[in-house]
Amino acid sequence: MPRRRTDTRAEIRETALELFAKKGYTATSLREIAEGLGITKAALYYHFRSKQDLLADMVRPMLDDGERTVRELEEEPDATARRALEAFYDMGRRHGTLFRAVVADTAALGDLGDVVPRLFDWRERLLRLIFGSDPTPRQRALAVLAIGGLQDAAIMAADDGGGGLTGDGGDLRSVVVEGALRALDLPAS
Amino acid sequence: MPRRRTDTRAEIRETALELFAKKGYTATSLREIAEGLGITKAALYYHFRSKQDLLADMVRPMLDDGERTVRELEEEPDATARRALEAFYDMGRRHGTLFRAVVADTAALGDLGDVVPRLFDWRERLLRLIFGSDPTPRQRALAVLAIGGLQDAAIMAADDGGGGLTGDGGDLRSVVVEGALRALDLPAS
DNA sequence: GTCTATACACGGATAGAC
DNA sequence: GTCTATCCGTGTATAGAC
Repeated sequence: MPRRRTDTRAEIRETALELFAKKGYTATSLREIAEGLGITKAALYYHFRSKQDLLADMVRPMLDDGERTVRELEEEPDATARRALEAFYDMGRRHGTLFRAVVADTAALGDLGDVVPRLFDWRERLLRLIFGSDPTPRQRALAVLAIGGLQDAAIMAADDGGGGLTGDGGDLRSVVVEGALRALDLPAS
Repeated sequence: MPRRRTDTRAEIRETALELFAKKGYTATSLREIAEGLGITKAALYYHFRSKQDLLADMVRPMLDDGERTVRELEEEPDATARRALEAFYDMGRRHGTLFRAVVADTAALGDLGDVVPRLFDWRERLLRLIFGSDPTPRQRALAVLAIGGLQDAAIMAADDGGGGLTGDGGDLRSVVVEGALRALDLPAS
């Protein structure tokens, strides 16, 4: 019965994610991950060819999701800036824990090849979606402010479960998306 | 003449900063730093008790600067929100390279004790300076957006030398500070 | 197909010679 | 103030048990 096969891989990813989020990628040893699962370090090497490979495998869904999100926005003919910012925020929230771990150890991700370029690419394409194909330098600067801030807000929201920050009636997402729109000097559309 | 003593320490810090900024803190080995200076790994351990100690020493000026900046703002009786955001942005720019290295490897800084709490403390005190002693959840969320974005903008500006982004006449600082003020729903005061 | 045993190179760190 | 020698932990890799 090959049932347990993918199971183990998933369990490894889970345990690894917890540890990566808590202590960062580089600071987490394979021995720790293995011990958390009751197997040995070397067993991990059956499932993943390297530590980086494990990370890449964990990051892939997020990368695919982001790619899909941006592409869908581009194909939507009358996508508003608000829609774009909301989609970006939601994407950040969906992968909150991983996103945090990733941002907390950008250096390690440099080795991983295309992750950081990919993040920059999304930013660039969001920028074009919002401001058209030839944004002014001022618009570029505001986009850094807005998208960077939104990313922070999404991570923080994911961390704290989504409650807390806005109180009972408040909707954190719209508060923060509208803030970003104001920063970009755009109407709340 | 004990002239060369502090000199070597400074040279180590310089070389280390370059490498940390380029490859991140954890990814940089002491051997690399030593080789860049023509000495051995062990020699470093005469000047710094540990790798963390080296990092702490490099980070201290930034920490002191930030602490001083926030305290001065608090003592200024009629400090505007704009002043506060400008001061924060300038602080980020002054320590651009280090700031980047620090943010790129937050995980490593967790071990370093009070750096991350300190950053949060600044955020909190800026928040109180801008919105008074009892900010609403909405204001908290917007502050995360604005301050996080401003931090990104400052890092990016420091990276790229300050030119580029705004073109000839534009002043990146005021563009981005005014964007943050709008995000916070405050007049450009 | 799944895991253990084992070896190796490299990283941080220390002790002691010069 | 710097070096050599050495220690232990960690990522990596392979051979082989079941």
